Amino acid sequence: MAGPPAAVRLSEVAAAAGVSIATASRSLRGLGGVSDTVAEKVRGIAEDLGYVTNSYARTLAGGSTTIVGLILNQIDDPYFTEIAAGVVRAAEDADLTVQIGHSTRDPHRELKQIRSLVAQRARAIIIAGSGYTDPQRELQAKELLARYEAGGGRAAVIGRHFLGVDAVQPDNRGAAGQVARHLVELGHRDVVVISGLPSLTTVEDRQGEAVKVLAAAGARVTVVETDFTGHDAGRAALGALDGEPRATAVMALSDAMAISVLTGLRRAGVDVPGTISVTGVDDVPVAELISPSLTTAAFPLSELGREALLLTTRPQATRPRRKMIPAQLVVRESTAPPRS
Amino acid sequence: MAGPPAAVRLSEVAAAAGVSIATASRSLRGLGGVSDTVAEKVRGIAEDLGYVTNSYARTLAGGSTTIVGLILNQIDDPYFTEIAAGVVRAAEDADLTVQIGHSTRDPHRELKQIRSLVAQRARAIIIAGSGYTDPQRELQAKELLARYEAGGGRAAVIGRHFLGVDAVQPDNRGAAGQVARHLVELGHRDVVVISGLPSLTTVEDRQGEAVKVLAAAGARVTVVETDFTGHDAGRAALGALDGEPRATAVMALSDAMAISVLTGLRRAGVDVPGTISVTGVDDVPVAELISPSLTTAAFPLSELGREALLLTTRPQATRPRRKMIPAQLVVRESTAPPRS
DNA sequence: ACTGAGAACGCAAACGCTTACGTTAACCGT
DNA sequence: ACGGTTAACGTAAGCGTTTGCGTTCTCAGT
Repeated sequence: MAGPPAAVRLSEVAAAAGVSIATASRSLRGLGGVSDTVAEKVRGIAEDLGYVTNSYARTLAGGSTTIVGLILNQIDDPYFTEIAAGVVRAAEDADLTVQIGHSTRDPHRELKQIRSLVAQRARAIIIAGSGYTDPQRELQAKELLARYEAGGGRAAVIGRHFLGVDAVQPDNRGAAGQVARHLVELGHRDVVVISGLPSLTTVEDRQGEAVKVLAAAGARVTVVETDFTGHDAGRAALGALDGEPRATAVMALSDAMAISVLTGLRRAGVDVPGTISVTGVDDVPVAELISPSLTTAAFPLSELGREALLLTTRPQATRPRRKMIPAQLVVRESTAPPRS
Repeated sequence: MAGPPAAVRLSEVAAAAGVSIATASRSLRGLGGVSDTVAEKVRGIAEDLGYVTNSYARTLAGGSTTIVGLILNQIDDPYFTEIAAGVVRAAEDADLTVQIGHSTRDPHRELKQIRSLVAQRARAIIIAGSGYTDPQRELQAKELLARYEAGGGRAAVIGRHFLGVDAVQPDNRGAAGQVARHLVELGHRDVVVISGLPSLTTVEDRQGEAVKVLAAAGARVTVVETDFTGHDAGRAALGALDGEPRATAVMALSDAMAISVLTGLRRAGVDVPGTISVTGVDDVPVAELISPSLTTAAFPLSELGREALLLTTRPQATRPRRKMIPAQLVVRESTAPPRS
């Protein structure tokens, strides 16, 4: 650190206003014990001088942090960036700053991120992404978060079940059910379900409901598991279609996979929805831009993020809150009745 | 803060090891002036006690942060999220954490973000997004950054000119030139250029080169300005096409706008590329997913982010570095020779 | 045995802010 | 007009580290 103390300090603001730093502090934090006149004046001067509280000093002195940690499964997936956008915007409204990390769906990495956030005394931690069907696998994370909350921190998850903290839950079963029902109503009775890693709760929920609804309607269902990122969903779908030549629809359990399927089918010269109908789940922004535009179940993604952030600003409840967010079926161009 | 296990402090570690906190600090930080025996012992005890440095105290006392601030023009634009992904990944490799903010292209907001980051003693600040053609408009930011770097911070920008710090520059002129040349080679001689706010340098660069290349080829050029976010580029394009019925191509200066144009044309029942060819610039992920897939000039977006982060990890050079990143023309389905 | 140079370590002053307490002054009722 | 409140401020004690110096100790050199 060569040089000039770049930042304006509270003491300078106080001096300029002709008051003590105590009064200046109180004025800025809006606490009582200061006349409105003085408080107003201090705030004005602070503004003019471009004063920004040194969060390190503030925190050290007993104030709390303004950092909110956000851990994403994957950073370049539109599903998550939409959620992140919601969190960031809500955070800025609440004068908080967001620190982003990503876990690549690796529990170990995720643990490391949480620990780092705890050490940073983050005011809140938000984890977005699917959990694991094996509770054992997130036991450590759960303990860590419990200790963190006991210590005054706030945590919330988006789309998880077992972490013991407040949760915003996209209604995955409902979403899958709606899409499946749509397919059934169109008349499809032989559908390929492109699924993801069965160890993810999101996958389990969506797949379970999809298969249930489809089977209840007497449809033949073929489930194909891929890696849920959509990287080879297209290839997987083509393979399955080869094995199931009578299939009339491909139901992908996420938009990412559905888009991959669409691309694969287009390359293979298969007409959608003429020959095969395709559906997704999530309604990422791209869904309506691609062609044919995608029939899917929409979640208000950025609102999921906003809701999670808001949960963390409220005091901890005695029992973890659970806010279920319903999905809404969006019928677009990628689905049609099966060719008779 | 109902105070559970107050964190272990350095003083406790020091006491347990029978040394002063000064020695303890030096031992842990691996500085000289401590015998290996003692240093080793202190480290062992710290480990046993589960000591974690209080980053606030450390920073306040003059230590440095591991925070990298990233300011985005817009948080939910794929162009920026791709860049952000590159930054985040590179940062994690370097054991840094990223704090994200967004400015909505508002200089005032941007200033506030920078100040906040400076106050947070961020180790580095990265600003992504177009600058303003009016240098006056970013004078304050420039000063702020200069002071920040003088104080030991590191800053880098992506896609800006005037900020006086290291820069990663997508070759906007080159990109626009390549696309324009492609159009010319296809035979287009009457094209509508969908441009953005002229106050943005990115717009100025792209538009300047596009118009230059087009005009040099003897083409009629109609420039339409929109807001560069793509919100009404579609409508704008339709309007321009009404006024220029002989136009055979629409060259949008960003993919976001191109996609909007594509949507607009599709709704209006115009055949692309049969009747009108459409091009973009950037090559966001969606570009190849939409239909018709978009002819555009590709920038390796996440690499832009990675490069910027890497620049900030190197010591400051005597003169700001400037890394120009070339674009590469990607011809897809949205362009074809004009209908004769 | 004495001096001087280092090595090894301790002291204490910041860092910029929050906040418990103490002080001052204006104002109340009687 | 006087004790007693109370609002409005100022004082100063931390918060947990880092670090510039000062101090002590060791040991080689003479």
